[in-house]
Amino acid sequence: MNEPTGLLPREWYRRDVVEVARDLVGRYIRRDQVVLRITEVEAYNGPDDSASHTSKGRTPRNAPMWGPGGHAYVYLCYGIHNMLNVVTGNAEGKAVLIRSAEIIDGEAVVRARRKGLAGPVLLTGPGKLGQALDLSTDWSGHSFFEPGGLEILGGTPARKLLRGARVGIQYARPKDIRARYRFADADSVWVSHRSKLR
DNA sequence: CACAGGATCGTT
DNA sequence: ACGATCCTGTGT
Repeated sequence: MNEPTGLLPREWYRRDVVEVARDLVGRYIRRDQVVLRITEVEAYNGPDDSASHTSKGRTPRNAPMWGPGGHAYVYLCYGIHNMLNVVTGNAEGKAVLIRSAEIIDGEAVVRARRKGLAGPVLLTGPGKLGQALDLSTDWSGHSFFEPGGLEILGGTPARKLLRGARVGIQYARPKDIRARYRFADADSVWVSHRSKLR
């Protein structure tokens, strides 16, 4: 049930981005004593997806996204928030944004990092997740299939998924704004903008 | 519950 | 100039 298993192998990440996104819900992220269970994600479907950072070509910032799956892409948003993405596929410019998670272990540490707040407000939203894990862009390019540092661990996938449009991409083309690339655990309250999902 | 506004900075 | 956001404050 709520049990993280071992690291996922590199091949696990080198599949279609939507497939990996759905499969990530219910898996675990660990950094030191903090263990989180992933409850909400978004797929960014490569250079042809106008909401994806790779739609504007290769830059030093998005370089990890152009590499093989199984690595982190961390970037700074609004000058404040460090967003965690999981690169997928085989150097296709695709990645999954981790939006929300549930605390499994290390709640005291997370609360300290999150201004002493409690409950789902701790971790529903990608900026909050970055705070909870104390991330910085130094983690961009980090490998998830080798032990140490920031790890993604296996576990039972979510029983049922909710699905909907992505958040905060109003600058994208209408077709990409509408795309239902956001996935969340139907059984969890640790999900942002839950009413917009079905 | 629904807004509005400020914080803050690397990338383009 | 702007953004894959968060928090606080105000009003209903």
